[in-house]
Amino acid sequence: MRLAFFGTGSFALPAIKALAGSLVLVVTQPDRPTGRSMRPQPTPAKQLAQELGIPCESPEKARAPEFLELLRSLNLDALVVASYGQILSQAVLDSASRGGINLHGSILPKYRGAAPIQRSIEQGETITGVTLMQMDKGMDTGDIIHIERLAIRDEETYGDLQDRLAVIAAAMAAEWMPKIVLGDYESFPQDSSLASTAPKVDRAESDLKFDETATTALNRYRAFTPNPGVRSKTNRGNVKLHLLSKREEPGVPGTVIRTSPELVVAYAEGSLAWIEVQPEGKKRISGRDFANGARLKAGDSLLDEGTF
RNA sequence: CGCGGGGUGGAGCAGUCUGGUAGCUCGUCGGGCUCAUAACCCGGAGGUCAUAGGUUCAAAUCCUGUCCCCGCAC
Repeated sequence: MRLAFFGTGSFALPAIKALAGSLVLVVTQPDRPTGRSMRPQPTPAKQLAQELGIPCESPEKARAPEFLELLRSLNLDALVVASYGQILSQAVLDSASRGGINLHGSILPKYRGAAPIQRSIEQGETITGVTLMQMDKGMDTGDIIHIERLAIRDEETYGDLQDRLAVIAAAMAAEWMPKIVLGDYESFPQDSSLASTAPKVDRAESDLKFDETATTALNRYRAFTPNPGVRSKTNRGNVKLHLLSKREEPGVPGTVIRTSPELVVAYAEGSLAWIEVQPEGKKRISGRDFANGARLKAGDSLLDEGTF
């Protein structure tokens, strides 16, 4: 097998490892400046490719003529794509004899798009999965080859779920790519009438409000943790919420229900334990420590100027 | 040189503007109360206030340098 792997984020890593022996090339996004220092950092996929000694390319645009030439010259059986971050044109897909095979982190046709895992959690889904799909020029609209299902755990976060899905995706790739290369597989069109989309996460969505239900807030926390994370605006400053858990004690939204043995804050329906938090400019601390420092007592409000 | 916050007993903070006997909540140790407790009461230990230098009768507090941590933007 001669395969090229198009991937960027950590979702792709187990699959890259699983296919390493057959990979002629790893294609990833260009290094982007990141962090406080703004130094360009290689993507997780690029780092792994370098460790494994696999050639790595990071074209600004995958459809660029020079890059297309390179792909064609490699005489590829297929392109394997997982969390790459660019739409692949038909010309790119056609550069390999079996085209592009995508590993997608949802049960298609639901949650087509950039952030299927996050959106599944945000919507409170309890079942998700990985779809193996023959790519076409649309966004996650290609024919389905195989689906593997997985139950989402009770308070599971995006990071944890992605790790588990990535392992499944890797196993699927290892099992199916040999068959696909031989042409020994079937595929079925998606029922587009059941389709939904999973747009990428916008930072503006990452503020939790006290007038949301505890369940809604918790699901968004789970969907956006660890990246980009969620925060809450309070009268003690902006606080990043690293670890939350649902509690049932009712209370006036935005007020502290108790601070011992853990900090519990009331939402519209139910409440959330703020188990681990991070005030702006500070380190991660327990909700208990936060309450100590902020001198919070049961009944105190966290609302900043009365707004949620 | 992208913007900004911070380093004070084991933990989280206040005190810094307006220099002058180190404070709050939690934890910890001892004692008490209680059927019991993460509850309550009493008492104790524990801090060269990141670091180097300067100003001053006097510096956590003012000035300068250095190290370290973090948030935002990306």
